[in-house]
Amino acid sequence: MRRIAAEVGVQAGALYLYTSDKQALLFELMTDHMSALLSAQGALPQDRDPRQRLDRFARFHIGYHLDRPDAVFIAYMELRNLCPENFATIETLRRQYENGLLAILQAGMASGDFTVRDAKLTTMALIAMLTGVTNWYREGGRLARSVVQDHYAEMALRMVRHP
Amino acid sequence: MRRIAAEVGVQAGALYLYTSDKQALLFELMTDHMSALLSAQGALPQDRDPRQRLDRFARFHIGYHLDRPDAVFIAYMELRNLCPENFATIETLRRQYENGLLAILQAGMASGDFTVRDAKLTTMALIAMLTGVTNWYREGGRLARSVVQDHYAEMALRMVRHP
DNA sequence: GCTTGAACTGAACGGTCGTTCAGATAGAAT
DNA sequence: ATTCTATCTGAACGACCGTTCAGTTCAAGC
Repeated sequence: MRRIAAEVGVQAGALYLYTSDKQALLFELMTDHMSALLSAQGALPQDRDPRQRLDRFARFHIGYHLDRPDAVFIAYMELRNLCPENFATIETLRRQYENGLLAILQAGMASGDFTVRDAKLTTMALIAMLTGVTNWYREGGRLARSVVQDHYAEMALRMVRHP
Repeated sequence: MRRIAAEVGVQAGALYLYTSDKQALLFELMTDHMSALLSAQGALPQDRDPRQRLDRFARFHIGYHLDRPDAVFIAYMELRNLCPENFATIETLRRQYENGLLAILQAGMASGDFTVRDAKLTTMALIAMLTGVTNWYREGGRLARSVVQDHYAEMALRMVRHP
């Protein structure tokens, strides 16, 4: 709290005019992040072609997370510091986001574009793979961001296509 | 430290007969984990067929990590609490492990079994995907461990095969 | 029986933490 | 000019942290 206050240019006590306690502040940060993520996901164009939807989602997920390294770091590293009720709430939001990807996979299975053994499992695998980019990507590194997005989108598509 | 001591059944001060300080204890935990992981990886059978090697690696990685949830948790969540030199050492061990997978992909590319745009990128994607299992898998859940291993191994293979 | 040495305790140290609160400050409203 | 209100300070609180250390315990070796 003292460090956050210093960053804002204020004494620690002043923060309590804006939050009831530290837990509430963390929860609000994570809620805001997840809500913004869901909102951005909802604003994605709804293509007809499931392959194009998956391609778009992969690029979106990587780009959105690379743009917000701090929020992503908090969202993953501070999960364990949420009290059980707050944790459950955040988990629900995460589930909602995952369901967006799940719907894409199910649409692809229905249309015959995708062949997936277990849609839920594939959802988890895809999200873990895509989110993993934030652990190693560095601006100005060997691969430009759009190249990374290209390759990951292709790997995502390979994962769901006929072998 | 007091909590660790209590778990062992000892006063906190007694721990300092076995470790110089908390940082050294954490570093030793992580070093032990990574060394054991590398050793187990080195003991994997060296199949001829790159596809079989990748299949085996995927199952191994999932199984090994699911067997050691505490070590995996520490290895990922406490990375930020290592001092720079210790962090660099652990990163080197991680790199070694990743290189084992990278070698499989390169062998597959050389033999024509795999078609991969960027082997290093695919390595990172595969490891993130496989490690992600530890975030949601629960013993006694919907899918048995071996089924999860089956599906992930198949997804891994799809990712590296011709489209 | 005495000595040695390793293992451990229990108390203390300086420090940081989240949080509270009486009082200062200052701009807006009357 | 006075009052009100929102904002913030600075000091304090109890609690917990990693770490140290003088002193206790006790089994092994002579």
